[in-house]
Amino acid sequence: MKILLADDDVQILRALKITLAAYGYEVVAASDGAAAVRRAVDCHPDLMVLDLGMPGLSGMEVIEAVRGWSTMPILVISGRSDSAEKVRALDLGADDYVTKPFSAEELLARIRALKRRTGSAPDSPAVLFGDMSVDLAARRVSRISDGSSIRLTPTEWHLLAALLRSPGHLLTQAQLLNDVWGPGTTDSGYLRLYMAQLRRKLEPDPSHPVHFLTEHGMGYRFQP
Amino acid sequence: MKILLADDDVQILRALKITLAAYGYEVVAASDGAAAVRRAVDCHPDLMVLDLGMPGLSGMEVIEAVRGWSTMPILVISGRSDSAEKVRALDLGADDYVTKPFSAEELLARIRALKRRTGSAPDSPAVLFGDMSVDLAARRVSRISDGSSIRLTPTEWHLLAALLRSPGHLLTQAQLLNDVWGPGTTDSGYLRLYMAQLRRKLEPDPSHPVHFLTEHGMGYRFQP
DNA sequence: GTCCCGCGTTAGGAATCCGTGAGGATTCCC
DNA sequence: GGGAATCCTCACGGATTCCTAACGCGGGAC
Repeated sequence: MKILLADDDVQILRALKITLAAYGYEVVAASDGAAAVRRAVDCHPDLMVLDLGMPGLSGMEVIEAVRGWSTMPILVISGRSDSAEKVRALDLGADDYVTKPFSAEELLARIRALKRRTGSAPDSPAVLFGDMSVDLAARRVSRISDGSSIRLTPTEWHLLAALLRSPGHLLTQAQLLNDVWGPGTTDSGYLRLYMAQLRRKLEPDPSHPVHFLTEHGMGYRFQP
Repeated sequence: MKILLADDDVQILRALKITLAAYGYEVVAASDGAAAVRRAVDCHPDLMVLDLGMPGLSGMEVIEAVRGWSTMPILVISGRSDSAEKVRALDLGADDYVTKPFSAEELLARIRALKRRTGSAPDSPAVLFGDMSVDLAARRVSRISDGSSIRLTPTEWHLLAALLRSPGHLLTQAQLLNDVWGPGTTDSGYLRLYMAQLRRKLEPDPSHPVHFLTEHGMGYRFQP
């Protein structure tokens, strides 16, 4: 669990870093807005703790910038307790807002709450479509009607996970190749192959797919 | 969006109910812990706003009971601001903790934040015009009235994206050719062709376009 | 009013992309 | 060392998409 900690007050930064580290979190620190955004891009943290009162890029701008490409939970700390500031930060995409002074225990509890909420799939850990139930955490896919489980090879599983990660979204071949076979993969010969495998195992009628759709010339789309 | 509101203070209960209703939420009220749990089971609310200081079943017990079978977001309000109480509520499964006094705006903003985080569909921003809804992130265009999705070819999609990028602005043919077919393209034969395709698929009456307008001798304009 | 250029529309061939099958290479387990 | 499973390469038919060319129509300039 990696946490990005952004605060311009070096004392607070240091204290929080020690506290978080003591609870087993890996901490990446930033002391101004621009650095925070840069670290968010580079380090892919699982959560962000952000002080609003920073020089350079303001905290609000950091929220906006990060929300442009990430859905990671953002916990805001601020010295200001007026309602308008809270509303603005939350509506820009922050997940929680704590006013100073606050106790370390409270911060930790709020981090746990956010982690719990965003860690596993929100409503049910299983993704359902048609007669299929896919449990991403347990790496198990089973037929709902009779409970029989279906065997997937590692590559098939990676491809399925990549598709299920963005239901309804179109994924280009480049994106899928990147997710499944690693960056720099260009050949799309085997993508078609494994898509056919997935359909054979998961579609009610593999010759007329309804969940794993292909968009000619663009990519593939998973439709629950 | 249905909200279960649990508070023993009838004044606050009434005030919050009016406020939430004014913002379009459907409100189910309960004035003690046992009733709150019962209502949670019966009404299947999408979110719960819970006052900790209730007679009968305590707020903490309500959290525990509800968390036994539901993952609905729980927002706790409380008169007590001590850290231990917050930690306990959050660790029992609450998602947020607000101390009295608080403003209605803050509560609403926190509800929106929770809704956004737990909403099954992280609704990406869509461009709306006429009966059409274009989701740029998902690469999907669908009819609002019946939800049916419309198939676009890659070139059609690129052209649509180029037009939607500057709503209301005039785009010269040179600009569109640059965006869609790459720099250095000069022939305008196929631009007319694909514009006609777009209109056929997206305009209510393709022969009398209202959203994809032609400016004779200049270029094209997208009008939402 | 007439001419000319620009725009909308249609049709058809060329190029590209996708689905599928067979077969060889590699890895893993027994 | 043998066998099975998995992964990748290659080739082919079918479907979709892209582009070229040609024909009317209408608006604007003179």
